[in-house]
Amino acid sequence: MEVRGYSIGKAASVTGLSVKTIRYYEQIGLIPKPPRRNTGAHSGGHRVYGETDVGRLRFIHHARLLDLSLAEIRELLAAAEGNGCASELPEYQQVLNRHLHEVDERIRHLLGLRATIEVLLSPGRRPKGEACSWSTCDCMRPAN
Amino acid sequence: MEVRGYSIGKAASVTGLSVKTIRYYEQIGLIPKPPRRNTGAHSGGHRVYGETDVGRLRFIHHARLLDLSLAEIRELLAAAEGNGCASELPEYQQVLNRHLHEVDERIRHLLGLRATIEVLLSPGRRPKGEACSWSTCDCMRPAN
DNA sequence: TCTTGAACCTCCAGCTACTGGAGGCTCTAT
DNA sequence: ATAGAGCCTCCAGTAGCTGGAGGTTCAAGA
Repeated sequence: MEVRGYSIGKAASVTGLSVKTIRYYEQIGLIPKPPRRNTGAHSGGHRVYGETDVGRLRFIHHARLLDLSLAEIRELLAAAEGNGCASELPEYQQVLNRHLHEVDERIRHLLGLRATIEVLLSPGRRPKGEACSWSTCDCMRPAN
Repeated sequence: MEVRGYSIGKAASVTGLSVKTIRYYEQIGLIPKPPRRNTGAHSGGHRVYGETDVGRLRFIHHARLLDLSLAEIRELLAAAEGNGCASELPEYQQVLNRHLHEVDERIRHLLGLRATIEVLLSPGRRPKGEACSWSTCDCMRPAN
């Protein structure tokens, strides 16, 4: 049973990604094409992943949970080429730093949105029974 | 100059939407097809929008700024059929209420993300110079 | 060995909400 | 008449997957 190698399903279950997603990552060239077990007549055989592949996939999943883009992840993986795993790279810290600011930006935006919606929901703004018409309505000014 | 009617460019500039976006909304059936000025030989003539159309477009823009989905907007526009503009409808309040919760959810998520990133950026987690390998690295556990 | 059924394979389409571009037509002003 | 701005249609691409059709392969039990 010590046959080193993960089927795509096994790789999926240990990394938290879905089988479909792993195949997609391969398709877009985010991860290298793994060897196949047995090349069939009409289509490829089953993919076989090694520990390195699984480590890479785990990192990708981790980074996706942090909401890094696949482009950012792609760069990190490239930077890690032959340098061990990506999560200890200074590039990773840089990306994370940049990302932190983006997240802050998004939070700020959503807080503004939230405030606007609350105003629109406040009792004073409730419908008065008499509908205004599309052509004259001025109740919706740009929110931002 | 009182020729009631907006070209698509005029409609775009008074509603805040782009020309492309207005055409897109028509294409997906979000707004009705407007009459054309002059049906040319090979293609349609220029679109002519009325006040009602512009009011509707203004509402759509407003709703998009609130980050309502086109599906939600579509329902609101349907509910407003023949009932004046959508922003005074009780349905609008409902959608807004629901949306407020979604926004809260997103904010919560982003705050969690933010905290995770900060931990990853904290001095104690900085790279130690010796890179770990893909196959053994356990530095990235799922963030959530 | 045969069979069954789960897991795998490829390829295609669709989702959201636009945006860019090619290539051509029309309107207005001079 | 002509220039150029603005309009037209159609196609493709963006991000990050996901679902499904239709067919193959693998491992385990009889």
